[in-house]
Amino acid sequence: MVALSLFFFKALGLSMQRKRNGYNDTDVPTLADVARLAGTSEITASRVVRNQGPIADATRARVQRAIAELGYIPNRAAGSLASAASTLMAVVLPSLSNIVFPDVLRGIHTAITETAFQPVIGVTDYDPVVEERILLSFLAWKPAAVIVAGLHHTATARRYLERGRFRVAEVMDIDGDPVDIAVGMSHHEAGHATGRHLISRGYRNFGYAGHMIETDDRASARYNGLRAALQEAGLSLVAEHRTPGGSSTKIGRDSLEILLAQHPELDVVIFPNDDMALGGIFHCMHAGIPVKEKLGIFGFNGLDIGQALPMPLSTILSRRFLIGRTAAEKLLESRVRPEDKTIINTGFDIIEGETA
Amino acid sequence: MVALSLFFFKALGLSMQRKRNGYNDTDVPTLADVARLAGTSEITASRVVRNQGPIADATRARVQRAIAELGYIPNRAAGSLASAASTLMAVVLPSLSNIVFPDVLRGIHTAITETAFQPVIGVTDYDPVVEERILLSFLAWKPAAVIVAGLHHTATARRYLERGRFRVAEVMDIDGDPVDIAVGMSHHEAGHATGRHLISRGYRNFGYAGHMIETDDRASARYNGLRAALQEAGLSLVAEHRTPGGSSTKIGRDSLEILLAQHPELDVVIFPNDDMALGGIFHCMHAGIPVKEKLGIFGFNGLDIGQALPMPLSTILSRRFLIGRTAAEKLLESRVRPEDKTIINTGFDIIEGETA
DNA sequence: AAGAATAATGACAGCGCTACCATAAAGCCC
DNA sequence: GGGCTTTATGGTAGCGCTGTCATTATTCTT
Repeated sequence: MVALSLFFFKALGLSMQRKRNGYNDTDVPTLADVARLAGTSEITASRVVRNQGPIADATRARVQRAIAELGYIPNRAAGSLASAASTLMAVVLPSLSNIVFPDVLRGIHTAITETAFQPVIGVTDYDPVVEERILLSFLAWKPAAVIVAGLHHTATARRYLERGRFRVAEVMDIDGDPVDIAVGMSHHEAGHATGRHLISRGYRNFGYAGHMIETDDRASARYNGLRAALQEAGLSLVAEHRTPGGSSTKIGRDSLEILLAQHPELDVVIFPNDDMALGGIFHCMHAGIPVKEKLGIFGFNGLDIGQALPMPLSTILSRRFLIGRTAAEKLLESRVRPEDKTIINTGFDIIEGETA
Repeated sequence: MVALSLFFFKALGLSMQRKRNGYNDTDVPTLADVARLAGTSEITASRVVRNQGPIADATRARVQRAIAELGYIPNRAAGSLASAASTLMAVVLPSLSNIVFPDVLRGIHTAITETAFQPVIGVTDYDPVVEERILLSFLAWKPAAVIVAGLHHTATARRYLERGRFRVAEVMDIDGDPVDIAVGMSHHEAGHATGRHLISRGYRNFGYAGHMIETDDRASARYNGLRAALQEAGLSLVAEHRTPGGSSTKIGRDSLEILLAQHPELDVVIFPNDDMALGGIFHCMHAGIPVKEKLGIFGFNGLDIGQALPMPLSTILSRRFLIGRTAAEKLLESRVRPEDKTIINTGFDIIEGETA
């Protein structure tokens, strides 16, 4: 139907106004084309498109018919330029390699799904310099809001975040001074709680099997919190092993094997996240080590897969979906940055599980 | 340093030209500001920014100094409007809930990291209507290229893809007629290969534990391929169980339990993906069923986690990273859509594993 | 040395849309 | 009924950038 109408429209010699300077020689319809077909001014058609201002029902219907007939798609570049603000929400995350950040993303989606906002996603691989680069390239599109992970950024990135005329949510972490809004949990506290929990369970010979991303600030904060808790109890880490690169189940498995080879006296090993802890459990299964009785295993995140294990993983639940949703909701509350900064603690839960 | 210079600049009364119509009352520097400070015309400054056309070294240096001093960020909305094309690459994927699509994304990133392109990511939750909506909202930004998953789209979406003046890559699947480029593998063949492999291993009583996303075309194609292979061997599926909703390890575990309760005679169960197959293995561990000897388990994707298990999962490796990288590379080869469609088969490998 | 090619720069218009202000018509108040 | 608000619509002037074409300086030919 649409195609047919378009055909007649052109066949009747009513073809859309040619673009003037020739380099846009397509027949992509513009708002002017819609207005002409609907018999209104451009600005009225624009109001219908944006559902803004008072429009007579009959006019609205005519414009909407014209839009459908032409297959008109608004040019957001033009709209953004004219109104000095876009409907984009820039989302800059460290990684998409495990479910954690996709969960945050789903939360964001949920919050903005009924609004005009569109998320634009960038991935930094935990590199602050990459974060800065991506951030600047996103700022070139004049986003209405920015969501970034964590409170640590390059000086330049921080400056742009502070000066920009957009809302900013820093998610996951609340240990620090946010630019505008911070939504997340204290990873130091989570590490501390891990330590206290395991001590109360009777574990004494603590090992840590981590990765070597120094820029994974939150894993570092949990590690420090854990050490603090041990120290308060007069204990300390007996051993730790760090594997270069990122985190994965395979690396967790290999790390635990190496760690135990050198330190068979360990009675519990903490991993920076569930993915690696799972690898630890797989190693124990393979090596015939009774998990919990002989060796406790503790993770972080509370992923579904850890809870689907024959023995549910002992870990800490981070509320990732809630963090994403809350951050986006807060950003939508007001277009202008308020005087006061907001810090929202979404907390965490210890999942006792059966592995520690 | 930058901030300091800016301060002096203003203190000396050289403050940037006020915006005329008042609604953009910020001091966000524009190309005109850069040009003024560098003592050139706007268009020359523009050429420096875009690294385009012949520029004298001295001029380039002056302009770059001005850019740094002002903290100038190009307004891509204006650039995109003026040149009728953006540097955006729209990426529309069904899900980010497992590592599969993030792997594709990493491949895309790898291919475009040295170019001016920026990916814009949308998630459809396997809903073609959502896909259409996201696609249209992305087209409003005049992307230079679009990457979508699969070859099935709503009629409207397909029409826009065909008519648009941008390159299109349809990834994951090659069983069908692409708009422009298809990069992926035949999921029907993968399912077929699964069936033949398991038959050759001596399995005869086949079960299938799946989910109920009818719109997961690729899982459906694998299912059909599997059934075809069984039929060719004079066999058929003894039983299948489908759980409503998406796929997860937990669901895989529950599905297998239900399936076995009703059909204890099964000697092998195929899952639509590794996540669910993992759940199947966890059920076996829990229920004390010897995997492979008593019950074969077969997945799809070849995720790391399945290979880190005490007994590596038998599955099919899909080349997700390669698919993403190849698709993006192909898109970069030419800005205009060629006459002929391209289909690139990235193939697959059977990972024999120890579970079937 | 005259002409041709190349390098370097700029003037100008316009991309498609929306903020601002103006206008006209209709309803409302006492 | 005269002023007032409210509803509905339009004219105009940009938003900040880049395509096109023109111009001038410089280098290269033969």
